[in-house]
Amino acid sequence: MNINQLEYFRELYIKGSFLSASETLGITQPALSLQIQKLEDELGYKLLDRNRRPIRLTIEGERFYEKAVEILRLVDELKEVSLQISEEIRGTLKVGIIPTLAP
Amino acid sequence: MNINQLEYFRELYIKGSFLSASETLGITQPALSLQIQKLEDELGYKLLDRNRRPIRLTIEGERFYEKAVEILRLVDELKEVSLQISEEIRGTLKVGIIPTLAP
DNA sequence: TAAAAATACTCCATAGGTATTTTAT
DNA sequence: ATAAAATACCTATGGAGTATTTTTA
Repeated sequence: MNINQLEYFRELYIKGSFLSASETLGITQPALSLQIQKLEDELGYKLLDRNRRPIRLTIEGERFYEKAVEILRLVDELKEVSLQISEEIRGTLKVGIIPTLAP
Repeated sequence: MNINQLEYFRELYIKGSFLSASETLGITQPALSLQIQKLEDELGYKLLDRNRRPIRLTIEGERFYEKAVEILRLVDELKEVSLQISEEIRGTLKVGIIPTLAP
């Protein structure tokens, strides 16, 4: 299981179709299909009912989705914090350099 | 950034040394060193101060660690839930099969 | 100088792409 | 019949290993 797979699954949930989800994710439909399959294999159960179209989440898929979304929210937070930190560092670096240039 | 890297970083935090962390993680010291470097590269700042031994987290590293641990807690929860689900499914499968065997 | 971490390289696993087949409306 | 998902195959990136070279207490 990895963060990408969780993001893929979230997008698939939102769009309700492999094709349209793959487009917004910037990958191909087969790539998305494979990643979801690998995730299901690892979990040991199906996230989606593929016998109906449009695709529907299984009950297990719904339970999985709730948790996945929580994780992705935190991951997004972490990335946001990291961006702020790296900007702070750039800022202090600049401040630190200017005085040494004065003389 | 991926879940493995977060787990690696958490273990490194706990152990305070690349070598001992790599041992409990079941990977080699260079592999751990590389993954932490890649993580730092992606983040754009250093998680560790390597000029002192034993290794010390930077202030930024401390901030990152707090968030990382939260994420890993949720990921562990998700894995736990998934294990329960797959066991439930095995259970209901067994129950579903037994009656068909009766005749 | 003796430990721990970084670097250099090699190899293999896997994520993703294209082409094609299968399936559900 | 047609649109969407699955499968097959190929390629390239990256994660991990071994061997070796810096480091810093």
